[in-house]
Amino acid sequence: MKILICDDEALIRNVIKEYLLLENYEVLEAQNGLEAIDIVRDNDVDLVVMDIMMPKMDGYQAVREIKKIKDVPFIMLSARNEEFDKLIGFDIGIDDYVTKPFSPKELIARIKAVTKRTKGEDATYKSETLVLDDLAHEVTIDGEPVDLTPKEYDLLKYLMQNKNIALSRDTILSNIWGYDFYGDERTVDTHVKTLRNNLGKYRDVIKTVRGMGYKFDAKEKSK
Amino acid sequence: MKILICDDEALIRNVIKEYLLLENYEVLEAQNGLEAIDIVRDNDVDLVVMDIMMPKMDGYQAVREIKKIKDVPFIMLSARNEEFDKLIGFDIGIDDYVTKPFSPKELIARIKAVTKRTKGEDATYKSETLVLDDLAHEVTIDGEPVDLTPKEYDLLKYLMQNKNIALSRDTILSNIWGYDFYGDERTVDTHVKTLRNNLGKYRDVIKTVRGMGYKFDAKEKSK
DNA sequence: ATATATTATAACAGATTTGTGAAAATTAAA
DNA sequence: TTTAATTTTCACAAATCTGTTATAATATAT
Repeated sequence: MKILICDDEALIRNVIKEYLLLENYEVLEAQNGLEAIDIVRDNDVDLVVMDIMMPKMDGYQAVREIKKIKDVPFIMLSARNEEFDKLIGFDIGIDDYVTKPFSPKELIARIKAVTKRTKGEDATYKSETLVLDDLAHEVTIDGEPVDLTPKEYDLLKYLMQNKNIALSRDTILSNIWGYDFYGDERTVDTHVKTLRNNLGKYRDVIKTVRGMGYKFDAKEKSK
Repeated sequence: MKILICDDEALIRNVIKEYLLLENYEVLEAQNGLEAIDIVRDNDVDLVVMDIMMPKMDGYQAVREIKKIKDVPFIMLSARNEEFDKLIGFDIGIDDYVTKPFSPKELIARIKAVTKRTKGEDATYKSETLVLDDLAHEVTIDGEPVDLTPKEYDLLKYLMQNKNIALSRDTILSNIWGYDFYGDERTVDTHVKTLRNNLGKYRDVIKTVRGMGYKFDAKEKSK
């Protein structure tokens, strides 16, 4: 279980880190929002503990950016003053918050609560799903319709029909564009790009197979 | 859907309130058990979130009193210590409990679960009042008849018979105009246009599926 | 580490699709 | 027959989508 701690104060990071290590969590650290984004992108982070007041990019902005990349739970750290009210009004998925000064024990308790909840156990609420309803000609993520162009839709459908099978650009082109398409192979790349962007947190289901092409990865989690 | 939050800490009340408002619940607040009793007496409260440790009258007592007045579901808040054990033994109708520290998201999830359970599914649906009575051969919106031409009527009927299914212009033409219609496909567009205009506030139930055709969208919500 | 191959992204002109109004054609009614 | 209502076609504008190019980022091999 990997926890990312994002705070500009090394002292705070260290305290939290020590407690987490005692509980057998793996710990990653970031000094600011930008670093946090990179770390989330490159690692399978299970939860982020994030300070609000930080240089370069504040916590709110960082959460927004990270949510675009991955659906990972957040616990926010904030001072007990006006920051707090702002936090409340901040409607994107924050799982919990802790106001400074906080006791390490309390923070750990909350981290445990959140990880337990998101990791299944009593996961009666969230059903995370990417669904392509071909009859309705509609793609939904967690029930919310996703706006895809016709080509994006066709591409996703074709990739999903061939789950876990690596498909060359050539194969993709002849199946979706037709055998008589004589355009650039890079065209596929562009559509993969736009499709990924529209899939939001599911952007990673389309894996690049270097030297080969692309595939829809039905397995959850990886790396 | 009205939720009463009963807790002596304004901070906690505010946090819960903000999250609930985001989910379109109505929120009432009480600072202690006595206030809660009055509020339940005077309002159509659908659920009570109640802290156990409170001045004047504790949560247990308040639940007992309120149960005498009205059978309303409860979710209790309690600290993770000995209070918790007491709660377990407390057998009058408590629907759920959440131990502090709790994450707002978790509490909301439980509130949703309880309200869904007690109210049944349809509570959130608004009454769909677009009706096509095929026997009467009449379409009404909120009981008021809508004036449709024969083709418009046929088109609407066909789309409604195929709710949530994307239909190509070609399919529509051969089903309504007949397989032997050799006219312009765009004829469909024109009839969709006039039909939409006649459907007034329901014009959006007919969705354009770009590159494909049209569909009748039975789902609520759209933004 | 550097060079090379491969993939990702942004930008944009051109192509396609759809919405719409209006005219023409057809059908039904008076 | 004349008139009105309905249906169909058409054309243009607006909206949206597509493929290409150029450039950046990344992975792999030397």
